[in-house]
Amino acid sequence: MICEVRHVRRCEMGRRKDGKAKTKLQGQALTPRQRMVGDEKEGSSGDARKKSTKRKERTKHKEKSERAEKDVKKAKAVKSKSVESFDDDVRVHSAVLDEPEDGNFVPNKRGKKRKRQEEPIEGPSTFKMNNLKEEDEASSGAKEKSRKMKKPKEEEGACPVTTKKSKEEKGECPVTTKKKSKEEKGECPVTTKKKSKEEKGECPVTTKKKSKEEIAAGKALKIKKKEEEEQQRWRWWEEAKYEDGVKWKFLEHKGPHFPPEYQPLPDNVHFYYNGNIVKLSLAAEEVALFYAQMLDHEYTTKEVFRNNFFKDWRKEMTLEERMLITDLSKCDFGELHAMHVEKVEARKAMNKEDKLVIKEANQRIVDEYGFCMLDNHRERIGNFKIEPPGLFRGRGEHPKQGYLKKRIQPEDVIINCGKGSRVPEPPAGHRWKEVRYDNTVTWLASWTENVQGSCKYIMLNPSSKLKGEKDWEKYEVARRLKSCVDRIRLQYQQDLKSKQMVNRQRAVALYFIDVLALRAGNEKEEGETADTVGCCSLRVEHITLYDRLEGSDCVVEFDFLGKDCIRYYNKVPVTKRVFKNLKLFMENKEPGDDLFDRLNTGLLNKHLSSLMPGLTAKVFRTYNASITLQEQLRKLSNGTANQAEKLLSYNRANRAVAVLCNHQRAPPKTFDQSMANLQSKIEVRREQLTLAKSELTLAKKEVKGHCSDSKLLALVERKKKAVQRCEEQIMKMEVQATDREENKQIALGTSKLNYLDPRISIAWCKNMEVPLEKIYNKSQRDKFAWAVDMTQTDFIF
DNA sequence: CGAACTACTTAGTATTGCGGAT
DNA sequence: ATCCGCAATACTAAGTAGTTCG
Repeated sequence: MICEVRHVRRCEMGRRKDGKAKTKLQGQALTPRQRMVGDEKEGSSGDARKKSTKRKERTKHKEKSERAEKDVKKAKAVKSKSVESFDDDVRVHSAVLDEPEDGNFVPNKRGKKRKRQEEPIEGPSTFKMNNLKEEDEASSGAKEKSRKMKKPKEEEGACPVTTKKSKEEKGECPVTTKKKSKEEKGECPVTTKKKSKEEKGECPVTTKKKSKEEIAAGKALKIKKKEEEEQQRWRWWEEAKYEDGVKWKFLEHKGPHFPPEYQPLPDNVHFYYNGNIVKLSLAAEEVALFYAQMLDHEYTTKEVFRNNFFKDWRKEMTLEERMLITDLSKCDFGELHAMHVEKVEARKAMNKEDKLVIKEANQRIVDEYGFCMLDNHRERIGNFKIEPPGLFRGRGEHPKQGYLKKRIQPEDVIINCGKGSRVPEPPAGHRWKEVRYDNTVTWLASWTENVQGSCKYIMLNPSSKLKGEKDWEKYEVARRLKSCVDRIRLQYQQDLKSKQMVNRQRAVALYFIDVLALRAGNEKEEGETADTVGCCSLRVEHITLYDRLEGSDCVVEFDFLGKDCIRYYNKVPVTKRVFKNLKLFMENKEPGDDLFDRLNTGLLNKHLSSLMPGLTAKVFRTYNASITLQEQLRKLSNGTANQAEKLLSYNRANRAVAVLCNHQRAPPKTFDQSMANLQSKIEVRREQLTLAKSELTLAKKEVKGHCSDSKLLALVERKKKAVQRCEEQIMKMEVQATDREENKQIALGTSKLNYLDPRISIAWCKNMEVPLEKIYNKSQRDKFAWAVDMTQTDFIF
């Protein structure tokens, strides 16, 4: 069935020109989270147009040899048009739009960086079900609802209320009070393996055999460790900030950790070509193994992936090998794959001691490379490991998937550290590409990755000062937006009537960003990445206008792939003015043309920062997410509920945000199973409850007969307790089931980690008397230590 | 000015490993 | 003791946005 659907869709896509057929079909048959699954023939990108000379690295893989002539023609056409329209644009800036609604204005069609994807023709139908999600009304309905919830524009107009308290809250001008001098001088002796699982101090009930003392001792130890850790914590938020641009004064680290060298295959594992054993050179063998290891993965069924891999693999081969191996389908990686599977199994089946040995070895690596000294404090590094080589796993229909991601050598790595610090030693026999001493950046090491030509950095852990400070600042900017968002909204409502096209487009885009929490939508280089869009890069084909739909007027249907190729699908009623403008923007355009042809993120952000210092498009997402959480918590939570219910309402508030921000996940593979398990558990409990109840009545009866036999009375009490316990447990499980079901394809983590001001959650926990551990795990508490420390019950975002 | 370059945040998925159930 | 389910963590791709360069 799915295949059928897919087939149909392909056909439709084949004539995507009209835009409509495609969109409609997607809306019906595909799921909200549909990744563009596709068809890789011809690398899916047919357009020769390259707007500019790209970086050298970037051109490397650009052998788009076979290109349909018509595409070239089309590209040329577009190009010339774009030149034309540029002039036009200049004029129009000052041009007057007298009757724009009547369509006097002819929108130009500037070809931006992106280019139309070549239409899929056919391909292996390896449609992975579990990447799909059923499109259900419920979910889009929920989205709309959540949208409405935060719509009330002037409702929270009373924002100034916040200012009162927030003053000292934010401690904008942190006094330099060095309270904690403790570790200050102690130089942080490299002790404290903070690996401790003190996490849940509540349940010391590990092994029953342990004596009471042992348990107590363990508990005490944990508490002590916790305290120690707390004392060690750098309370940077109480210190003065550095002058502009300076990120640190002293930085010392051991450099990145490199992955182990490649281990050649054992002699009994063979690669076959065309049925014959072929002993590959080391380099070619390593790359072959990368592929063999992925054989179970859907990637290896994709044409683009296979072609890209093969192309890059052949580059690693010796001349001889290259002559011989010319067809991927004649390659047999079976034994390599089997060896890999075996290894994985063996690792799983390892006994405890061996596992411990490995664990300890890993720990030693962490101890050595995982920390740095930054301004007298020992900070955790986030990713201290150089990314190992492998095959590039781009998301969605990425044109570069399958290319070889090369092994990084010390000679590729730039080290950044403090002047006067001990410069990290390169691995024996090697040297660094460069050592620099730049304290205006936060990275410790960087290298250029070969597939996309972009930079990779080694940076600190989220719990570090450098990250925390930035995070705090982010939420403060969002809170500032709160106090002027009404003005800004008023302004863009006005701009919807502007005589200048660019202003109208900006206003509509801003409306989307504000109301729907869309991302900004930077331009992307065509053919270099999957075809995804954000607000400013929306194309005509991504929206459909309905004068009337499902009981609402002026409905816009969005259907596009956003970041990470996550589908955004939503039907939203908009104001008449926005609707009219959209119609105007779409006039005389092809489906593949930009909706906001006069706008880009730079322009938009420039405008925004003129309205409020520090304001950019993404601040709206932060602001709307946090304010939604706050509102929802207020609405949903009930101080008299029990803990499970309170947590459910928290999760629901969190969920409203995740829906708003379109944070999705693949439903866990075991979802249905585990749901069923939970249900059957509930059933069992129910039976127990019935039983307990009848026992209780029986006991009561007996009491009545024998007046007050103390034994019987005790029995009744016991039975009562049992009934109660059962009820509680059932309730708890039911709440859990609800929560899990609602969470099936929603990811809460992203918003919790990146969009929700932690102080809202912390204040809520305090007010609701819910332990913070129920909301934030250990690393989240570390990340938000600044907020945990400073937040009082009266915090208002 | 726009493209390129750089730095840093945000994102979903894969892997790990813990604790409870058996 | 082992298995299993899930939460936590690791990983790295893919965004945003500021700065520099031609």
